[in-house]
Amino acid sequence: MSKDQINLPKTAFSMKANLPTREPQILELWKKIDLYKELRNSRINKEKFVLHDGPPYANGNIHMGTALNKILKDIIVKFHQMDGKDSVYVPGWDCHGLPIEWKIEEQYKKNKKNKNEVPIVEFRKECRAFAAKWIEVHKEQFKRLGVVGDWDNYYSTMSFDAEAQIVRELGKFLTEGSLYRGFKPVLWSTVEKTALADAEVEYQDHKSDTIYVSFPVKSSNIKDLEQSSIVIWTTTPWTIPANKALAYNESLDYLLIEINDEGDFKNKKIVIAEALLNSTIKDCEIKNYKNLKKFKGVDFKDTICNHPFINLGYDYDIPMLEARFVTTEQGTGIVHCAPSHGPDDFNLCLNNGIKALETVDGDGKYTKNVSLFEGIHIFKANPIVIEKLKEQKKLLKNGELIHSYPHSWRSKAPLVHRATPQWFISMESHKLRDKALKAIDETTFYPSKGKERLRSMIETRPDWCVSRQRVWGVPLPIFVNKKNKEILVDEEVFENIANIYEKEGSDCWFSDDPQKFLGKKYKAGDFDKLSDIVEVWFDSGSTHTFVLEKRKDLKWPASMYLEGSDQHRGWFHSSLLESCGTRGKAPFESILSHGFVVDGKGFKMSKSLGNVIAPEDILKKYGADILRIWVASSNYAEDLRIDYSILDQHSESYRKIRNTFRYLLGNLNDVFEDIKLEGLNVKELPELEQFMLHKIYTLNINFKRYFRNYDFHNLYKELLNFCTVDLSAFYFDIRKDTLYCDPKNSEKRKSCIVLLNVILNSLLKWFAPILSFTTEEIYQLISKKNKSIHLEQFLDLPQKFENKNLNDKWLKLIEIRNKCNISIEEKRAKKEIGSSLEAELKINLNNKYKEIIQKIDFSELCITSKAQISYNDNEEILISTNKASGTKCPVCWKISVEPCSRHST
RNA sequence: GGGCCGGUAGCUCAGUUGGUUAGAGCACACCCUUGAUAAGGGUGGGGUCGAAAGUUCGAGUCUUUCUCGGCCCA
Repeated sequence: MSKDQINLPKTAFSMKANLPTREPQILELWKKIDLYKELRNSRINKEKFVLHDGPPYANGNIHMGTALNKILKDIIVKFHQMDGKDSVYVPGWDCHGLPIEWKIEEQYKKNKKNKNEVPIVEFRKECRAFAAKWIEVHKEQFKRLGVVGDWDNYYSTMSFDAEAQIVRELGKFLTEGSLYRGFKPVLWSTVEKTALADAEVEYQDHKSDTIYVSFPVKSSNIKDLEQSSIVIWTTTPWTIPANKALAYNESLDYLLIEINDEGDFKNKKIVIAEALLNSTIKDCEIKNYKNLKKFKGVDFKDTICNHPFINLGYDYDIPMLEARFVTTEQGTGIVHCAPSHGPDDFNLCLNNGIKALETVDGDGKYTKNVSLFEGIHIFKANPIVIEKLKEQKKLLKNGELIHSYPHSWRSKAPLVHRATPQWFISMESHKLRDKALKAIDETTFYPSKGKERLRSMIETRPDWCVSRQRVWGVPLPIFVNKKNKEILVDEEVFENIANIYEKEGSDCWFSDDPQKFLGKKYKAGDFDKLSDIVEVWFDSGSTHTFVLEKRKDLKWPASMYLEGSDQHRGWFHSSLLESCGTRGKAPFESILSHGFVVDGKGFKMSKSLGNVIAPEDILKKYGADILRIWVASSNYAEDLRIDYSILDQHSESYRKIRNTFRYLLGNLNDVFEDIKLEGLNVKELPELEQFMLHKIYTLNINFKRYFRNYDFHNLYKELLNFCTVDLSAFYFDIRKDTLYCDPKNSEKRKSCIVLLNVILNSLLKWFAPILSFTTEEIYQLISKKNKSIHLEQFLDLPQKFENKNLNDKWLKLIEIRNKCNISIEEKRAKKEIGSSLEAELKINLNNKYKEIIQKIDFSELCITSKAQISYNDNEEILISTNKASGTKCPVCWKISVEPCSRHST
């Protein structure tokens, strides 16, 4: 028997995907046809969907988190585009900030160059070049993932127009009066010589010196306290010279005890909290002591102490102040306060009229405000302080403690709190908090739990500190009057500065004559020009102004912001505040947040665990479409697990999908006909085809519902199940006989071909946003209608495809079919038959099935050679299988006693 | 340490307002096919729903505690 007589599938679409080499070729195609431009041209004057890109930091290769983020964005952008909207995507980068500064400094260190000797402008140029370099690297890496966007016209926070607009935005806050100067200790790195943003701090174990120090009481309302000492415990001995106060908790009980041990404290009286007596006498190795008196913390009121270094010139009063932050977790129940070196200390002292001084300079050395210690580095000061305390007989005990302590995320160096002047945006003065909370209410969150997360942060956050003492950023456009110390607020000046930046960038702030920025209205000599820069969250928080508002192809507010869930504290947060402060509304209509990429066991990826997977490795081994399947099939509302076994499985699913397409293409011989769905006469088709149309119709409804809710993992699952369950194992399997063995002009075969066309068309479009490369590969093979699958629109399926009654009927038929399969399998297990075509079925059904079984050929449904139906009154479904008798038709392989009705020659 | 979120078959996910024996696909095992063939079909095994206690006639679903993980904050 020659195979020429049957219609076997034939297609140029290979079974092997070979994505790692094929995908770059498709990228070339997209470049050649200028896909992004075509996409825009195809949707002129259509409703816009704007997913505003949260800018990644232009530094280092992309990682799984970035890949996930970009692919998810791309999937959503493509969905809306295929839904008929003008779905615009403009990628951007965040460029200013410490990590890049640090990279340049690292290079300096290698070349034995000193940052302080390099002019700021030159240093900033290097930072700028560094960021520009990484933007180009990122761009190629993102494109490789299949992400389509306006790569040629990306935005960056360091572009001149961005820097100019950031100044204008700050000007708005200054003009309004909500931007004010405060003074506070900030976490400072003496290695990088800069303050660190919260996000740049990491907590690690650190070994600190601990000391128990006595502060002699100078005067008190409790008479017994005179001649005694207050004992404190601290892990930062170097802050003792900056001590200005002691803090107690008025609700605690305190004890006055007398020490009777030999040594510096023999017969001395000290005060500690009762709850901490045991731990303190143990730590300080106090063997013999007497309890003299117990009193309430509230009685400390108006007590004044002396500094332990009173005899060394530290002859100022140390007041005791009440503070709720004093607890009995550790120490002595009395806390030493250095307002220049701790936020709690600072706030407490501020409320009691004690100012913070600059006690430590940027390098970490004591300033002239600290006598005895000037010029000494604080990290070398502990032994000296301890020595002086011993010498002054004020040290009960010193030791060491390993505890969690803030470190710089870059240099891993321990950080200190250091008081510096800072600039703040008030949350209250102009009702910024209220505006932001209202804006959150008006925003849709995917998943919905994001709303509560953002709200709780906004509800409790302090004023926004927008100044940083660094170099690589937009300079704060602030002049301070030398005489009255007032801030210059003049919109003309801000606009002048912005215009200058627009032309030449913000570098000139550090090099050019201040008069240039002030214009003719003011004399440069009357003002001090600030050298602080704007914190980077203000930069990225302003992207909506210089991207969404400024570009004609975009709209304000954005349809969506989409980032990792950490950005509730980051970009979502800063964008919301910036926008509410200047425009009274959120810059987004919706927020989609996704979880973090973790390994197969749910642990975060880290070098030390060795569980890091780089996108690059996945692209090389599997290809971008597999990675895109991983994104689509994972539930982004939670953390997303990935490892090679997970990717292997998605890879298997991909092959199933690919082979589904291959079956379609093979049986269509790569000739696709765009069936006019409205014109299709459904009732003329065989019932099986009608049933499949109904399935396609309902799947399309579900598809749209899932997509509108951004519920991709359920969407993907449904598509995959359609391919495996409904097509491969059912429709395709049944129709192989017709497709292969019926003449090409048979009505049944022609109907099936119509269906294959409709299915191919539907599947291509459903999958296009996810399998961007593979669907394009197929589209290029079969269609000349558009230059790319991505220029197509989702199909609008006519409601006449819907047929619930037929669906109910066929669900019953499938139930019978399943029972037939079990029966066939029994015979197969006994080795009586092999192929299902070797079987003939005897199907005995309850009479009630009579109606639906008419016209149904179960030998066709079950792919057997024969199926006899009989009916009874009692049983539901009874099946028996026998080996078919007769001879096998050489064409259709059906076994029959009579000659084959179709292929008898 | 605090706040928030999460833990359902080996994997990715469904499980409506608490209500029969907890589902799907993949993977796995066995069988068939060799006319989707480095494909395709069939059948089957597999879960004390993170753990414990409680509320209830009844808990994967509600409460508490614990545990593991993630994010944010200290």
